Amino acid sequence: MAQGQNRSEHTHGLLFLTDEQLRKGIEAMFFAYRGFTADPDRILAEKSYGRAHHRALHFIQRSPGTTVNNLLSTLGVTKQSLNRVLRTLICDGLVLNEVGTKDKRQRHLSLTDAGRELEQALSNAQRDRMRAAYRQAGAEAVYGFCTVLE
Amino acid sequence: MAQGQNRSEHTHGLLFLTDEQLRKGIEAMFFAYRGFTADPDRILAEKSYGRAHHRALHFIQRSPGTTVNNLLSTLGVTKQSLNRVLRTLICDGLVLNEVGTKDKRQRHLSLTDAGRELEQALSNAQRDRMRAAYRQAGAEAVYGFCTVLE
DNA sequence: CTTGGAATGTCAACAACACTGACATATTGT
DNA sequence: ACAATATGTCAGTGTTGTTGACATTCCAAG
Repeated sequence: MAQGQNRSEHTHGLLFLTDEQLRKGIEAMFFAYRGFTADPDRILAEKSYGRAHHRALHFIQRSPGTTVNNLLSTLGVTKQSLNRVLRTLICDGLVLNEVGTKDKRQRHLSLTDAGRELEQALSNAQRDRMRAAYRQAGAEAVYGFCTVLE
Repeated sequence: MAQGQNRSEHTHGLLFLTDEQLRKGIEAMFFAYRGFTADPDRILAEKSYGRAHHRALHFIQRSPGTTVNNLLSTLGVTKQSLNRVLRTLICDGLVLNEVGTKDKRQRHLSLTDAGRELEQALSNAQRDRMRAAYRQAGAEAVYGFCTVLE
């Protein structure tokens, strides 16, 4: 695997991080996140939406019919915070809010055609960067890096 | 024919990203950033600081004596926004603000001992995660992934 | 020396998005 | 009948970003 590359020592499954490496990583993370969200942010700004709307659209797209509570625990925000975002998306006709058939307390969320369209546009805006990242680092590396940081 | 496209396609330097892969990447990025900032956020919250303070401390640590304008372009925020953060850090004795000797308009920023101490504590809080990411994905992958996303 | 412009700081107002706390409503399960 | 659950809403607060306007200080060119 890794012979003595740079200063990182994989030798015994141990790895020594110099202050320099650590801080470079922190910086990289900051710049990466900013760059990664820059493109969709521009699209969202035109519609006076924000990242919170993007996140909601994304996770509703990922699991259509999900409940509000599910979304809450996924996003890790308060219901008041989510509700504000969700309300505008529902009013604007991007998200459907349907009363549950089995449990009528629950509201099942899904994207409308317009919602899917916007979500797709936002994803596509990130596609180039993500593709470049995959090409540069490899899919496994991207996943490995990200899942570890979670 | 369609056989090799299940995973990423490195074959000709081209890479096809499925919608699934793309969206997984977007999610990973979201969770990664949140996880990555969670530990320092806890420390910052105790002192009623936020991420903006952390970023300022980090970049001042990185280049002591930097000017406000330098910091502004690095962070990519407005001077009003930075000023608010900087003021509290200076008042709290974490950052030194010295008038330039050559150009007295410029203010040169550096960390005090207390500033260095806090910055170190924040970095250390991220060290474990960053180390795990390095070990998992490799240093080149981390850098490659991040620099590309910038 | 005067003047223009650059660098910096400050005030005020505003928006996005997170938080807490309190409370209302409908529904479900015991 | 009653407690718990799922959701929604109102009101207030804090951090961090934004604009716009304006003052100050200083360098440099005319």
